[in-house]
Amino acid sequence: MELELAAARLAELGHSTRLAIFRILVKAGRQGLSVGDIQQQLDIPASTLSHHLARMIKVDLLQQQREGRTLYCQLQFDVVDALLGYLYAECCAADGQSLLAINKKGNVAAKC
Amino acid sequence: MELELAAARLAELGHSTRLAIFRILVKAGRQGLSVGDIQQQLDIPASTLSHHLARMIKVDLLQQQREGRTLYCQLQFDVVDALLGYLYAECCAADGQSLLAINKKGNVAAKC
DNA sequence: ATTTTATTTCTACTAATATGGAATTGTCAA
DNA sequence: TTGACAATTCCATATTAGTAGAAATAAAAT
Repeated sequence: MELELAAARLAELGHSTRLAIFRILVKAGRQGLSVGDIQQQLDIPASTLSHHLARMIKVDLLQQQREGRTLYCQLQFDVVDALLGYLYAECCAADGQSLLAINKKGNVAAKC
Repeated sequence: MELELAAARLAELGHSTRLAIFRILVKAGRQGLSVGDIQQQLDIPASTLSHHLARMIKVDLLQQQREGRTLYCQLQFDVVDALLGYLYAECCAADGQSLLAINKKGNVAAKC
């Protein structure tokens, strides 16, 4: 992933409402969640939510799939994966070795 | 790290100039780089760069240290670490197992 | 056909961000 | 103590983002 695209995607995650959406959709897994369910969990106006979803869709962080009159939102896990991979690749470049503790045994990443 | 803070930090990384700064400072490692050196690499006006640095400092992504008339910028690796850790923790929560390939052997994270 | 439900698009408004020239501050050297 | 250098702060301006009510669209149920 090139820098511009990574920045655009990070910017979308860089808003508390959208990061909350991200969080909810990670928990929901591959089948995703309906817009209505997300709205209920966040308790925000439908138009506001719709606006945020549209932004995330525009950078391919998530996709929607209609089933009857319900729209299901699913995270694009491969895109999220690529984004985190990009960040890691950058972080690992320090002096040829990682300056991050996250990859050492015993921490979060190791448990995934 | 709580959601609000994580979002604020992601938002700062979510700008191409600042992500470029981040990248340069990762490569520079712990000793960091002077503002002037960063400016030279990015080729942008000093005031614009200063503005972006100030924003990143505000959310503790980086710090500055004066040495004579030169200001050195250093990434706060522990903060970056915590931020990526937060994202990972969220991502790992899907159905109790990771939906990310990034932690499987053979990819970027594994090489760090 | 009409109503209900789910969600988006339209619209308007306000606030925040990004940019960069000019003036300023801090530090050293002559 | 004046001059040069490093970088910031001040300022104006242009653009983009965020919010949410109202109207519109889509699909199902009656």
